[in-house]
Amino acid sequence: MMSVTIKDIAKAANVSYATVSRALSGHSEISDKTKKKIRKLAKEMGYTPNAIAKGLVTKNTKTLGFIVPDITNPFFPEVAQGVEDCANRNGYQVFLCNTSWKLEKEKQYLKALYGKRVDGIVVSPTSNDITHLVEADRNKVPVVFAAYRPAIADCNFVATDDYKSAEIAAEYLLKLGHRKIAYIGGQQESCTNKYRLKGYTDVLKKHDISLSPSYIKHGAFRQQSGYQLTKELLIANDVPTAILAGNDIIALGVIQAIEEFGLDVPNNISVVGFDDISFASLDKVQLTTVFQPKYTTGELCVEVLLQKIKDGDQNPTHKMLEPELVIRRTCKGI
Amino acid sequence: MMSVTIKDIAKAANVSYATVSRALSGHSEISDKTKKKIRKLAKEMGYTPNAIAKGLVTKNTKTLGFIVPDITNPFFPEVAQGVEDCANRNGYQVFLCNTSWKLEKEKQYLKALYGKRVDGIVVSPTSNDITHLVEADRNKVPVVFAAYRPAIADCNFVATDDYKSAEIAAEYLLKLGHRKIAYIGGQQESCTNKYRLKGYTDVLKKHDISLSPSYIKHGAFRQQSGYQLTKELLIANDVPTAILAGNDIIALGVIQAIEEFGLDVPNNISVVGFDDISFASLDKVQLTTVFQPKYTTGELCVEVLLQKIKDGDQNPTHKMLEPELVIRRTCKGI
DNA sequence: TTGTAGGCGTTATCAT
DNA sequence: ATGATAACGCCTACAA
Repeated sequence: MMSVTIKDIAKAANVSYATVSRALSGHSEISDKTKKKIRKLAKEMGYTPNAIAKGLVTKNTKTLGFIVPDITNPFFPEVAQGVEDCANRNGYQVFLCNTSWKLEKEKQYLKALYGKRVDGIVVSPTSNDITHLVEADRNKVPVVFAAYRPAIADCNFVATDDYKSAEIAAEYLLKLGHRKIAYIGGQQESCTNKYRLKGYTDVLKKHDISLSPSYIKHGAFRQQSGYQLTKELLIANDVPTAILAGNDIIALGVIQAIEEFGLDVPNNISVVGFDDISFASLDKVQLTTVFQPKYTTGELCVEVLLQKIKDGDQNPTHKMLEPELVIRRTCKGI
Repeated sequence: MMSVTIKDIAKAANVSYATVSRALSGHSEISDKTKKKIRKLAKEMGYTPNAIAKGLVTKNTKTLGFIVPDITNPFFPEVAQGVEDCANRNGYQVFLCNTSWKLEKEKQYLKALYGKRVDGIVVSPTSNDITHLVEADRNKVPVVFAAYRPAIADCNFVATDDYKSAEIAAEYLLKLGHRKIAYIGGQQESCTNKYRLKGYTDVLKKHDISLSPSYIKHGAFRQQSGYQLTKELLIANDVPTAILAGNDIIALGVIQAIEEFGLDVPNNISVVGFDDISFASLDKVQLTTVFQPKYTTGELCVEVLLQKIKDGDQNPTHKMLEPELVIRRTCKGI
């Protein structure tokens, strides 16, 4: 499996390999005749340019990295789609890396991605510990956070306003007459979770509703976690009339638990999620949720990244997207 | 953003850069003292080895490519998870590429992946035109097909027996008393589809059931397609009592269409899918389907690939996995 | 144990 | 228009 190089072609064409390089790249001036001849030859010989050798000298690889915490949550594939499409449109490719919510893997991937000298990195961080990412952005390669709003200011990010999302959801539940609203979150430390939690608590406070600590539970952004925590919640004394789930897949677990418990959604308990993953709109599911522009998030991240790459601009770019309440059939007034 | 190289470290440590290389790689023998000193220095200076330079000389990049047709279908993320985990365990990383069912993109990615000199490629092909993939396998880089059984023999693949899967599903429906069974497939040309279709038709033939051509429809492996085709099917005169869907997401669309049409699943029409994606087991969905070992498929693909990479074995490896009927609540006897 | 030097496949800068 | 040749950052004989 010896691959053919520019030198092989040069030999076959009886020219210097510099000429071959020129013929193939098309940058420098070269006679049309030899250009055609060489290109034809290259094709015949099955030549594929060695991008890594090229990258070594040009210092750019035309590839981006996208680090996600959970490829299994439909939220991320949709963002990834946006990342990829936008990258492709601009002649870039993307390295999709999945951390399975493991910080260690995130660090490994970051290192590996930089080792491969990707031109930029989009990342939905796994935890709130983002020092390695910030450090990389400052010294090595442009980084933009996707669907995540870092606590520190001088980072690039494009995110949907999580605080506002939670406000909208909580206000909606309140308007429906609910007063006993529980919150089943994902990872407690996660930024997304913090903003959503705060949006929720602030709204309740504003309406003078006391927060029962037993109504706030944290686990992971996973269906299983939502299921488990809801079971615990229901077994305890005071059953809420509504549950705000940390995201849609948690919501799916929440609903599962409620129904297994013998209660009905929405007749006994209303449920609202976040994200609006495609399965939320299934006839069978019809989950009321707060939409997040996933595809757009991915696209914008890449746009920001390419901008940074192009002009080396170090000033942080922030893009806040608007959430949107999608009312379906998992909520009911009381 | 000038990155620090082995030479910078050499200068700082006042040694030759070969020494630094040795200290860092750990292969050659070197005094413990200088090794420690240099490693410490490297860390302090924020050195990240340039994998592309390294790859240029070592001829291997410790990275694999995984080309999928639709990252948005939960089937593929699950396979990807297996691919990734197995790759990681063995010190490899994976480049996940999404073609959105576009042959052109598949070709581009293949070229790009090879350009980056990945050590091997796992691919779930987008269409039945796999000549470019086969050619690559023969001349450039080991390729193994995932969840796909090529028509030609000398390719590597790991797949679930699609023919058998369809047999199982059709037999089940038959046992339930169904005689009017429609098939709503994905891309007609796709190999997967062909095997499933054949399994279905063979079983019906075996039981002397005549096949109405209007009962066989093809589109894409997408929810929307299943929805659309089912609408067409139901509008036509002779409504079937059961529908075999090309895969689970098609099945979801099928169910949606049936219910919108005012009919009930499973009381009026039974539905069975393929794959057993995670959402199929949702309480609200409870889709009867034929399970495919997705994660295992991914793992095995990588194992096969690594084997090929290690010993350069050119003999094709075939692995057939066993499907399994998962009975839930979308089928009913008549 | 350490240093020197050649080479990996390109691009780019000189000459010619 | 084309040919030498020096990088790019790293590895690895071969020497010392």
